Amino acid sequence: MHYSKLFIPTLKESPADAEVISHKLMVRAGMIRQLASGIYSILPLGLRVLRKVEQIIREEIDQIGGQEVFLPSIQPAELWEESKRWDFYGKELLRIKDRHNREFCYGPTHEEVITDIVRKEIKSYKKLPILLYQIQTKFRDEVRPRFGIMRGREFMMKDAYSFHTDETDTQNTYHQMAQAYTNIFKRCGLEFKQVQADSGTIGGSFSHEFAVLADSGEDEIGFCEACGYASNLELAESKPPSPTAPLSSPQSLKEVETPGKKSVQEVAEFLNLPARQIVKTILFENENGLVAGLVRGDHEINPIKMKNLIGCEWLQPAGEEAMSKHPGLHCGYVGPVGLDLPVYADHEITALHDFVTGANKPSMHFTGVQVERDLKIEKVWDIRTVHANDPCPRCENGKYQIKRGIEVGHIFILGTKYSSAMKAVFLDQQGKENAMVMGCYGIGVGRTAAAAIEQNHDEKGIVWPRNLAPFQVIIIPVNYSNSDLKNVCDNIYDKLLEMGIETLLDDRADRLGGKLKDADLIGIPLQIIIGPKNLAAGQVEIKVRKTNESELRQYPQVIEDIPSILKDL
RNA sequence: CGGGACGUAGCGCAGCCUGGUUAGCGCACUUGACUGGGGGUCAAGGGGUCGGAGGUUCAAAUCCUCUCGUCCCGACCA
Repeated sequence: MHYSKLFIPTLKESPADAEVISHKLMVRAGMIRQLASGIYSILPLGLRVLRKVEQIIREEIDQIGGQEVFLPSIQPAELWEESKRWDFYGKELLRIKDRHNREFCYGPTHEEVITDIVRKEIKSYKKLPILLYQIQTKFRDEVRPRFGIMRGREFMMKDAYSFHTDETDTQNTYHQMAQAYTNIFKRCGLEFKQVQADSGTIGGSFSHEFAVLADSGEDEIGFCEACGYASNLELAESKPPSPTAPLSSPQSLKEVETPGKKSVQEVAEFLNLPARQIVKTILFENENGLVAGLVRGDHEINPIKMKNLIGCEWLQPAGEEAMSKHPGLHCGYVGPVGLDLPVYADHEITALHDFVTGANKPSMHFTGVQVERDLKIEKVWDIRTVHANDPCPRCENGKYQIKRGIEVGHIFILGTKYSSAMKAVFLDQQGKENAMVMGCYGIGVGRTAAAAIEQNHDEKGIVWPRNLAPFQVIIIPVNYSNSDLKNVCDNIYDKLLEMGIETLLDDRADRLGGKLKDADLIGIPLQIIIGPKNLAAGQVEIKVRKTNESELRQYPQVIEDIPSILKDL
């Protein structure tokens, strides 16, 4: 490709509305332009990169038996009503009406559509399992889109869906998929972790996320270097405390005045105790009313763990309104002693003695509280969020590290949630009707490209991992209007193309400096710089973008060397 | 949805507080000349409903009201 013919509108300055580096660089490199909040046009250079990601995905998913389909972006409301998600999905679902006033949505995901296809066409166990996937744009009306195409409203996504006769078979595909994802992200040149994850509103029994480690990530990942355990912090398990012997002479329960002291810190200072001797009581409401959770004063309760433990439809922090309906609750002085609500306690609580809780009276706390003697607990479980350096739950001496991550892929076992709701059933060998067991597996294509930039850039611009680079080589003549230089450039260009190497020839009339700046910015892995001085000695300069190292090579021998040079990048 | 900020040429910004000829600057763009190994120099140009509507005023980019858009923090979320 000749640079002068390519539409690559590069910018010297970063756009004012870009925050993270990948967003800035994608705009500066002329890969994307914003049309509206969270909605981007992909320009030629950006598209070449997205196509690379897509192609890697296709090869790996095809490898495990996936079949690509292309699905409608506009989906009828009826389908979403069947799965009960028309109401449940909320405002993120962009709803539209056609000229007949029929309701549709712009697809944020395609479980309904794919399940509809499969239920209509597949009736027998003989046709299962089946793995279908699509690579298309989807739309989620995010509350707050940000970070360029990393969290857009319209975004390119690969979604795969599998249908099985039973859970075991689903797990097989799930594990194959996990391996395929590992291959994909390795080939993309990313440093990532496969982490245990919450299944969120998609629903289902268990799931893993693939997280690219980067400071700009929106997720927090807890992991143990020693044994490799890794989990989204939302789910990261805490190690149960080792049992402690009961005290020979426990303190007795005592009410003390704590005037105006509401927070753990205030109470701890006032009573001159460490925060870990205070027990926090946090109230939530769900479809059945209020529930209480107990965690140590120096810990934070984890609502997702709470919700999973209780097994309720929804759970949210109790508002003032809900609290005021229940007598005896005073903000800042809530405690579990004598509380007539279901109480769930973090397992660390069981290792405490002589601790402090609210007394359910204004400005009063209990001291000398004992779990066994004073509390009535529904269930003791792991309901706190882990901290860095907490002991690893899976090995002896490991400790948690916490880093931020970008969620580029997510795989779920859905079970029969959608197949039951939408009657996707098959006949088994006994002629008995069963709901299909499903899995679903997503990869954010644009987000993967953005994550690659987050991990691979320097002050000059993008440094593409070789497999994602829009071109492998860029030829930069000092002056393309010089016929000697032009001949050499053209020759190298033609030969590289013959070898199947994607090559960009910067034929622009610009000065060298500008061309080099652009080449650095758009991040082509290998630059071949051709100038009159070196050429007089029969040499051209090759420069590796990543290391910034350059060396002189004999022309035309250099042409033969390029493939092996590229291989090492 | 709560809090904060911004909107002036393609991009980045100044001017606004304290209203007053023709609204500036850098980059980019056009033409010409010189130049030619890391965004070169000189000269001459083109490009603006100052986001929109309404109001105050003799006079509004500037003050007021409303509105639209965009970004940030939070809540939310695959």
